[in-house]
Amino acid sequence: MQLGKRKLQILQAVIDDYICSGEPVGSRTIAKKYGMGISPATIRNEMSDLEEMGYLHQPHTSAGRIPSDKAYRLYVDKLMKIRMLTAAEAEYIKNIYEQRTAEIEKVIEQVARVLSDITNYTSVVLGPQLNKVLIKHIQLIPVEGQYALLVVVTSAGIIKDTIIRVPADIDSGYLNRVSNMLTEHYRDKTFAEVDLNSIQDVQKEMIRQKEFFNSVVDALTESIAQKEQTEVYLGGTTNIFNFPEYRDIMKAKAFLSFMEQKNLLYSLLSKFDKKGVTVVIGTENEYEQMKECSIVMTTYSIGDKVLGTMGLIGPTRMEYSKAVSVVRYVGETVSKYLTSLFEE
Amino acid sequence: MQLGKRKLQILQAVIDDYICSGEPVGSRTIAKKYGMGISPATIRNEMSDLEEMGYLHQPHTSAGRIPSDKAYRLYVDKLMKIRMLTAAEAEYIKNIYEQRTAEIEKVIEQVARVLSDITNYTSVVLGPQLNKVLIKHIQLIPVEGQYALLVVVTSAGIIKDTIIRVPADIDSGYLNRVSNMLTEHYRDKTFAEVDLNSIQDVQKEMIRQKEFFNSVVDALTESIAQKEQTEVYLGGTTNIFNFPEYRDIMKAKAFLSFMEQKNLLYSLLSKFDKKGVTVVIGTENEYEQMKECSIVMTTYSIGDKVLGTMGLIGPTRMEYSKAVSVVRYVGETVSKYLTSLFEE
DNA sequence: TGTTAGCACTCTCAACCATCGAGTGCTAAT
DNA sequence: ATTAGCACTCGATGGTTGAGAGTGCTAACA
Repeated sequence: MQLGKRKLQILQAVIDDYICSGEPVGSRTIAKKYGMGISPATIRNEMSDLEEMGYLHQPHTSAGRIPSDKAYRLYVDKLMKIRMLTAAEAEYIKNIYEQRTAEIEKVIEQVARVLSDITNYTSVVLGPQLNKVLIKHIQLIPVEGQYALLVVVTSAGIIKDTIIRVPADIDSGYLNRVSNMLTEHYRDKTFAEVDLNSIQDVQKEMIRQKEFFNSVVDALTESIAQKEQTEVYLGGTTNIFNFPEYRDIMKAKAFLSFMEQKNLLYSLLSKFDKKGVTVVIGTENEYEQMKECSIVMTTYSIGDKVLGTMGLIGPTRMEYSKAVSVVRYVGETVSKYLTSLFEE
Repeated sequence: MQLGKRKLQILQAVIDDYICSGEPVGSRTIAKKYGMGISPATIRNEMSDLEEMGYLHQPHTSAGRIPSDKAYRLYVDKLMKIRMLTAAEAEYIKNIYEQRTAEIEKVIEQVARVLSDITNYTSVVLGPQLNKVLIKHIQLIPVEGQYALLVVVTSAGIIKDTIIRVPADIDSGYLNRVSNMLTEHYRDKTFAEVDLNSIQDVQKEMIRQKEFFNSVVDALTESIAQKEQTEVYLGGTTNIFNFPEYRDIMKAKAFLSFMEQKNLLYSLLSKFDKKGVTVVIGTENEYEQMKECSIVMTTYSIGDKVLGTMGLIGPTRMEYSKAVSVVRYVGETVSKYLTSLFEE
């Protein structure tokens, strides 16, 4: 069977209506609201065809139709008209950059908040992934007692700080020399390149305090391992309650529990790192708990280095056109902002 | 009317039963389960008295009784037997300290997780409050381009880092000198003592780069203002779904929305800073949204300086004896651990 | 006088049933 | 090919009913 023009029109009408109402859509409704000069009976025939083709289904015999994931896929790829942002939305998004903070984590936090505020969906943003950035500076700072703070500054302005123990007989001059040496050695390398071999080289020069030096290396490698698991920022998790399909307490619980598991969210989002906006619909998703949700996401970057991922999660009947346009806009402007901050 | 011994026994039985069942308790139940050689009829009479005195109430005429907040108060203050931690619980709590991390935020994060895991309630932990700690070291670290990182190390091992702009003509030697000067000036002072007057003093010595120096001062004072609002760590927010009284979607939503508002949680917890465990029951609470919840909380400290607050939030019929013992134990051991780390 | 058995009464809850309405599929007419 | 008409299905709604849990009251009892 062919997907003729009229079938497409009807399909679009069903999707549009279902997205905003959440109720199964009947032939009469289509005829009345989206009337295109054909009677309900004709629409019924077409809908019956669409059902056979897998684009619609009925929750029970005497109910209207609901779009399938396949229908949403078609909708997102072909039917949907990309919607412009309203002036108010663009204005609201600008807030992110007006604080002019140079701390990338703060920016990301704002992004999560703004995304969920504007769309009323749940937002997820992955913090910058360390393996993509360059080391710019390494510094050991003495702290009260026998501790020192290991600070690594990167091209993305990210700071990883770890506290390490320092032998009593080491003075701050020595710490400075170590810092300079490390900086010289690892400047403009990625964390992935901080391997043990190159560390051996440095180590030769530092036999004097071998034990201490080892602990610095430990802290450095550990800090890499730890940051492999990036921070996950959430926004508007309780927005899910706005959707009638989550009136069911068990569903709401499943959703929120999933959102609490940061590692799942991480692996969910981190797997898509191509530019542009990616939409994952319902069962296309590999996690059982997300089979009734869709994700609209994009990446953000500094220059052309992809740093992380941001996205919106909502029911499959989400307003894709709004979600896509907002996500795209925020992704692009954040990238621009971060690039202007850290790349000159 | 007097609260005789038998009335107390009955009251305790009602509370115990209601805490674990969540269902109104009838006279028969009491007679059977907690049988103290009296008949249901007698118990009914006593319960009627207890109701008159405000300790019990009935949701409707032909239902069992439910303890009032006043009853819980009495229970917590007088009736409750403090329960010992089980070996497994104590073992589980030890996990917090075994990573031997010296980063206080990491410890706090663990505390939130462990508290909610053990008790199945929602845990809230306020991060360390900066106004209680002493400045130990201030350092400006050059970053790629025209930025520097302002790091403040305190007696609690807390690091506040802010990125500030640096004029192009400033070299790292100069940054070091500024750092040393600031450190010398503010060492062992609290953030509250970093007032503008004393900054004027320093400023005199730094006329050379007045503009730059101002931005450092700005960052410092701003970092104080910002950290006034401490981080709030949450654990087990979805545990609330385990309680039948939160089957109602609106209640669950109200609860979770409240938990999303970190500033409310902050003002809720930060107001109690006396040592020992504090229990706030239902309507004793000043926030409308918390009127059906109880909070069990304590403080944690380094030495005798109180740093922050940790607590458990659950329905008023929470297992106070368990909550109190766990919170007390965790609070004490965390304080010990932090003290051993940072105070010598 | 305090305690208890007995009983009538109240109230909730779950099950049941009838009804309503939205929506369909089919058929026959256009 | 389209459409009007109609019988049919199924979920939602609302009212009724009976069971069960629990009470308060009264009268008998130790």
